Amino acid sequence: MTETVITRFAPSPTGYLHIGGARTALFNWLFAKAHGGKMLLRIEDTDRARSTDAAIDAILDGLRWLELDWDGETVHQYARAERHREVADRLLAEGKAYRCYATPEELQAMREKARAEGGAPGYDGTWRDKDPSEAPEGVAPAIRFKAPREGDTVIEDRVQGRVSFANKDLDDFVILRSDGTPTYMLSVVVDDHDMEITHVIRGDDHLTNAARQTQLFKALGWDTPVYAHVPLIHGPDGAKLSKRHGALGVEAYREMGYLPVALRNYLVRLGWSHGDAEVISTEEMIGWFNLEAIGRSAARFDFAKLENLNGHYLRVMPDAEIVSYLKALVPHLADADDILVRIGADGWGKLERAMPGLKERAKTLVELLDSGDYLFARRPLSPDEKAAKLLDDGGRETLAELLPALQSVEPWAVPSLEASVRDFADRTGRKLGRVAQPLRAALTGRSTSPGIFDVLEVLGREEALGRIADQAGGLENA
RNA sequence: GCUCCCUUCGUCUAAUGGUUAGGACGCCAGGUUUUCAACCUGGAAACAGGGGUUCAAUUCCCCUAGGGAGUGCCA
Repeated sequence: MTETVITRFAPSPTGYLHIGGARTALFNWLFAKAHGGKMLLRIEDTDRARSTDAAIDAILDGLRWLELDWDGETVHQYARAERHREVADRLLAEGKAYRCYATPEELQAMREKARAEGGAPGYDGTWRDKDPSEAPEGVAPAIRFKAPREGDTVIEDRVQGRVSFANKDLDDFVILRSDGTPTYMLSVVVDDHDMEITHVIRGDDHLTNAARQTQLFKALGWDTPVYAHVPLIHGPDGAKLSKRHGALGVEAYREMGYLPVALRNYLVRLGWSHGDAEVISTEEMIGWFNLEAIGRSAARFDFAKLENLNGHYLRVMPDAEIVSYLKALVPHLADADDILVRIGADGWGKLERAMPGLKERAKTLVELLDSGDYLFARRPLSPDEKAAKLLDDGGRETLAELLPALQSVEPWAVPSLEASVRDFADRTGRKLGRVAQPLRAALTGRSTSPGIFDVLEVLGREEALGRIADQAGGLENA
């Protein structure tokens, strides 16, 4: 029997797609791909008050940016409320659920009492066995699931192992609110069943829920999916990193200039490993991914490692592809308009030509944009502090001497440019660095840049000679 | 409070009942070098603590400490 694997990513649209959610999506995606199955997407919007369309857009946008595609139509859980109510009614009819008329105040008091006494669950089951005739007038009841009180509920989790909960510690949870809307607990079970989900891979903050959901599955006579609860991701300081604690959304990582492929690689190694493999291509990930190799302890987010990986992927990525990522990124930056104006119509081409030298040095796309900025500078350049010092410390004189030699270089290409500059340094008894640095300052306005001969070539004869002349000032005739 | 989960270098992790406990990022030193990166070489750096079990525990069991999650008519 070959069972098709169907996973799902089921975010609640109360905020952006945070990094933990992104990893959960990645794991679900990888697992589905690894087994030739499908990953479905379900928006868990049963909380009408907190769900927003903006959040849904942000989540879909984040997934697309991460290049994680899903199968079929996106399921909006709230649209299935009627079906959920139907199941609740069935439970009610079968005596597996009951109407609860407790007021919020009473519930609050129960919780306090339970906590004070220790051990007992939240809801005390007051209405579990009361006769319907005792129902107060004009009060709309909530429907609670009649949870088993004896025995244990066991979850055979593929990551956490066998986890057992005593049923006496799990209370009768609400499945239908007093306004008739289904709660998450009911909806997930019904939807996972109806969508034929075979594997539920999610954060381990859902581990206790898995016990409650298992009880529901049993009551309904349905098979439970395979569960895999992955540990959460913490911030660099060990603090929590979740929707409730101000974590960054994936769009923040995009804006910081990270590549989707790098983020995926970083994320997959957070909690999962394949021997000593660190740089893992998407194909390899799909081939190697398994639930067994997911660790059980929480991981901290480390920007330094992400940066390193990002730098790696930048270095091996074809220049044109990097440029297309840059084009896609710029609109998302705060100063998008300024940047676009500065780059201009012919700027992207210049960037691509300069890319071999630029990408070697950059860790992020944002850095790339900054280090390539010299390409778009207008003459005369205003050198930064370090560059100005290079020019002031004899740099201008050197450039004035060098200028004539460069003017006669033919063709204007790296080999002949390099030969000319090296020859000049030899002739005048200067170390190459003493010539290259002032040249760098004049051409880029900075003390660091790609290889100086590349810079000369990419800038073109006219622009390069102009920039040098600008700094040499009137000295060439002195 | 109660329930459940976790604990190997600073960080992510590998491995094993007997190893010099491995790799990666970061860090330090050196090399290369036109700057900065990249790259190469070397280095410092970990089995939370205490009890057991065993000829032998980082590895198996228990306890403690620390961390996390849940404990809603949120998801």
